[in-house]
Amino acid sequence: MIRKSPAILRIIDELSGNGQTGQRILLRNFHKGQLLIGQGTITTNVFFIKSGIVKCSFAEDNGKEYILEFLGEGEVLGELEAITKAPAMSSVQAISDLSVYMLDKITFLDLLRRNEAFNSTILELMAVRLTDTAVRSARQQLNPLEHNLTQLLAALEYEKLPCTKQELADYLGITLRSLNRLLKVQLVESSKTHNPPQHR
Amino acid sequence: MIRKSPAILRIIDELSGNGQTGQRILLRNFHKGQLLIGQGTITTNVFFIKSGIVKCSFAEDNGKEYILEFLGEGEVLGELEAITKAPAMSSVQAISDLSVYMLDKITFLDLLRRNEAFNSTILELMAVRLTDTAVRSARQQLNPLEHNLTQLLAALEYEKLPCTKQELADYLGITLRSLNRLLKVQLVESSKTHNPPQHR
DNA sequence: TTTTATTTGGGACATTTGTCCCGCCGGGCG
DNA sequence: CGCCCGGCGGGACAAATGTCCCAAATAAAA
Repeated sequence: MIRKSPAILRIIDELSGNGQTGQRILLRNFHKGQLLIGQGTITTNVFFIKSGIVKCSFAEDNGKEYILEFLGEGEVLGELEAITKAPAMSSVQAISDLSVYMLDKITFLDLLRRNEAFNSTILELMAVRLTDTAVRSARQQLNPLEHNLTQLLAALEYEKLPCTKQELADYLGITLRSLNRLLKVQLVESSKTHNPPQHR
Repeated sequence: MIRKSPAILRIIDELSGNGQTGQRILLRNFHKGQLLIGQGTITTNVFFIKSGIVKCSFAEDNGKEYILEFLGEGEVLGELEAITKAPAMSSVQAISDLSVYMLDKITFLDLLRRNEAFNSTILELMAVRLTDTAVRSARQQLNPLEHNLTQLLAALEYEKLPCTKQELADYLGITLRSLNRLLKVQLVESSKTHNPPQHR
């Protein structure tokens, strides 16, 4: 549920300590809550997460928002915008303290063109993202029930994921109210199965 | 709504009539209804649509299916599987008679590595797809109403798109029954606005 | 420590969507 | 010609989800 990509982190780690390219890669910190990319704005940088977690979310005019993904170590931010040269499709916000490598679009595109390993790793990362995004989107439409299962899995990671219930709901594409209902059902179900009902 | 990519078609057109690479690019035809890629199977080829339309769909165990996209001229099929080396994430089926360029994964990956223009065009195509997929997914979750608007737009292209109502519904992630309801509302709304109610 | 927000949990009701089912059409075929 | 089958439209009811609202619990600020 939290996407990661150690392969790229290794490459960037190395590049950053490496001659002239390294000088174009800055290390920056953000603290929880800060916005790295604002939906609809023109971006100038590409980021690689060294540590921490961000949420990547899409807001509609009506105030509602949908969380596309949670990204962790090694993940890239702003590549799409660098490649397509379009304004940012979504917002990216730190949900924990964050340490990132930052470079400008030009440098990123240059690396993409000149560094074969970098190119193929990014390509693979995008392929995986595309697959996951599509599958998630499909599942979300098709499974009215399996949500519950997903919930369980989510619950496991929930402890480690520093997000609010509201954010979880946004990720699942439902309202907070619905999430609460589902969670309650989960509880009842599991107590029926495992522990005989306790009085009190 | 029907994704296209003339830029790649140009490149492939050229490549196919071009020395040794050209020999590895076959021209094939499929007719309406034929399956090019089966979800869950290991693929061996990558396709480029020369003409015609396919639907790219994801099926869940429970029999339901979700249509990820409709692809037309110039679009690529099977790239994700070639890049990630995983089994096919979705099925691809011709919904009109089809003419495609076909090459094996190896050749595709080779082109990706050796041909810079090819590489950057595919990269861009994937970036656009990723953006569109994510945005669509988000919109589908966020807009209970705007479906209607989408419907209108869809209706415009509907004539040209050789698909059934059921397929349209699958694309929208709703049941056929719901689609009918929405369409009816559309009709009533528009007749209220434009034409005063006709008696009999 | 008191006060103020934020987060959380849930009742009551309205709306939307799905499920089941039936009837209508139009084309292919014995 | 009558039959069957796939696509289409829609009624009736059930289930899921959203909206509105309020109250307890926590966290943050004063």
